[in-house]
Amino acid sequence: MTTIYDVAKEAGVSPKTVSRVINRDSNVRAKTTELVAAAIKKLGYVPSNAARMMRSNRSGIVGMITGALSHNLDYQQPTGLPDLHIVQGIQQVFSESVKTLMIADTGGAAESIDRLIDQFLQYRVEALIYVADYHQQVSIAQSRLECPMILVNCYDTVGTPTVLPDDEACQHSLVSELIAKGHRRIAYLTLNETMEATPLRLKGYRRALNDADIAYDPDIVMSGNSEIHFDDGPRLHEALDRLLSHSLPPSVICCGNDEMALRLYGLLRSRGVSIPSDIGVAGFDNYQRISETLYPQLTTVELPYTAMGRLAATSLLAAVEEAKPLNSDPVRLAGSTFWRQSVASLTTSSASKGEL
Amino acid sequence: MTTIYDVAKEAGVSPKTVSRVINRDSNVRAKTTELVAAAIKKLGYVPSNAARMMRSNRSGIVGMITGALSHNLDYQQPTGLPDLHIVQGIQQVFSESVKTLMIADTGGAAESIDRLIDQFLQYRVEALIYVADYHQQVSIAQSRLECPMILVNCYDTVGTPTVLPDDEACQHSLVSELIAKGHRRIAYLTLNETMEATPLRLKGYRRALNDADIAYDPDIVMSGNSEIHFDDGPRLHEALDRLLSHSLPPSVICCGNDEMALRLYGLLRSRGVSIPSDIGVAGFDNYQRISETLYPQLTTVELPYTAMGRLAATSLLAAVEEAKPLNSDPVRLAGSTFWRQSVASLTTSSASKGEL
DNA sequence: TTGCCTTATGACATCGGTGTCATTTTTGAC
DNA sequence: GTCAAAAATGACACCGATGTCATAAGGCAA
Repeated sequence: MTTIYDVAKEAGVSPKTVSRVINRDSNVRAKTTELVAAAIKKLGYVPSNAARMMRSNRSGIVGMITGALSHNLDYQQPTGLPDLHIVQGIQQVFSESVKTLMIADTGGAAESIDRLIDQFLQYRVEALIYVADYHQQVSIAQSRLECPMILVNCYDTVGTPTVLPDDEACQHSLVSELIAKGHRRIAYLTLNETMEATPLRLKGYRRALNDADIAYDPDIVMSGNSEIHFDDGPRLHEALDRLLSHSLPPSVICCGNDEMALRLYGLLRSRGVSIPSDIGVAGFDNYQRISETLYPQLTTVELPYTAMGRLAATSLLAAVEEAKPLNSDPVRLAGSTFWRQSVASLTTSSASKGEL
Repeated sequence: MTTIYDVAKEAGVSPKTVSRVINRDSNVRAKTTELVAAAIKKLGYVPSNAARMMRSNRSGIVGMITGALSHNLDYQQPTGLPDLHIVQGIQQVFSESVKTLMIADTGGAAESIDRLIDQFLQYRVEALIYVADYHQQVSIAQSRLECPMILVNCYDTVGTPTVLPDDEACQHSLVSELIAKGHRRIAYLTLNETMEATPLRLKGYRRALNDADIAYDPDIVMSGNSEIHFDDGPRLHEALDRLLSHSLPPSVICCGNDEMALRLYGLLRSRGVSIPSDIGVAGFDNYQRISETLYPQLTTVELPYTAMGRLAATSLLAAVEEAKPLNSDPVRLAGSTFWRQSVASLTTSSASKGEL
């Protein structure tokens, strides 16, 4: 492999001058630059990152740890691969940056994280990103970590900077807008209670009701239990029966995710209840294969996974390059609601709107 | 950051001895090893890969270039993200290897490949992998490449080692087995002719017929044209009409992919033709969300993408570590046929079988 | 204890860049 | 043409490991 010395010799200058040309330092005569450039081209010289890194003590590498590459892709997750979207957002930012993103996959094994961090430390990464596959609490040993680290889609108890989806704001925004459309009886079929998102979204739902002085009615809020490994059919069936037979039945039903909405469509159809004229349905996740395929198309909320990735990457790069400290409070990012035909407006004034 | 010198001082030995301990060299007294290990632990020492790499001139890094991380995940590709499966296979092999896999994503822009290779060269990668998103011909400038390189899911004209899906063998195996089940009139709705796979699979189809002394009938072979951006409805509709109205109608129809089979199911149902009693249907890709969801479940072929990734990674590692040269002829990997209820056996003897 | 062989350890140079500082060349005003 | 200031270039050490070779320590027989 040719070195900077070979180039220097070829160009008839000192290695230091070649270094200057490579790094576009000022104070190099145009003629010298040409000479060196020609030599570099002739010899096919590529500088060694290792040598460069040694002297400057800056690796230019940021490490990312995720399980996104080892998901089972064949059976689609109900939430639609959030971490892969986050990784894409991060990737986008780094492709326009001078830093190199080094990806390490856990293979689904949380215990491999330590080993991966160790490997990253050997490469002297300037920063670390950890991307979780769903909104959760994590605990990552960072005793020896001297570099900034950011968590995405998860948080810990020691105040590591983190970027989270704003489940509460999303649900709040959806429900508020439903209220603006004239709905007063808004049922809510939640996700499994064990998920971090469930109480947050419920909070958003209740806050929206509260904002509009609508009393919270626990009778029309229940778990739709969409955890994939269980047979939720009976559960959802029963929940729907209770809602429909209520003395004050809801005019719209919010679902914990789009998959639940999909199943709800089927149940409603089999009961002869039509959407949205008899009852409205709203989903969560904007899982397009469902939301845009259903008839009528599903009104739903999209969590900003790609944007979360972009934000995390951008803040981290700023922290590294401009020594801006990372925000130690969790940063929450709200998503967008996609208004489609599954929800009717009960007021005469506002017709269906596009993206909010 | 602590260095090997700090550790040496702490342990009261020379840096070289510390190096020996780290690298598990022989001829170090047990007591000395303990001493050094304690110092390493106390100081939290992590060796610098850069320095190590400089001296040994071996980076321990293998570079992978792919577009798998930048696909639009929301609209599922008809072929089901082959490159992501390949990447997973590669990833699996590397997670058990001492080499580090460095992933670079093209962001869907082929012109970024050169830049990425350049970056990899700076890291002095010991080998390169290029993963294409569908079976295709590529042309990658490798003028300055001194390290082995392997292509996956693609090939070039200069004989770069490559791992390909064996489309021909897969189709051949499927059709042969159909024949074994008593089918003689086997229609084939191919993919778009512009795809590399189409002529290969057709070859496999014809070879299977030929093996069984069945004449090839062009009347029952036509394009089902499943390219996603076109509205193939009319095309498929018309193709099916021609098949069904043929004087010698087929007893089974092979489709270019599972998505086409899915649409065929709909068309057949609307015509009152039942599967598999009136006519059998076979797909391609084993895109599980389709093949296992349809009723009756779809008999289809799965291309071995994960295995291709594993094979490519394994061969490449062998090439690097044991200086085994890579096979310069394309390596083709056959997949498996999944026999499900969409195809009836016309013979009395053989009942439906499991995986082949 | 001596001498010889094996084992364990250390001194030193080196990998390929770049930071620091010295030196040379150029520029431009007089 | 002279000279000071600015610009361009080079000499040299250094980053943190490890390979090479020399040397010290330990083991064992005589």
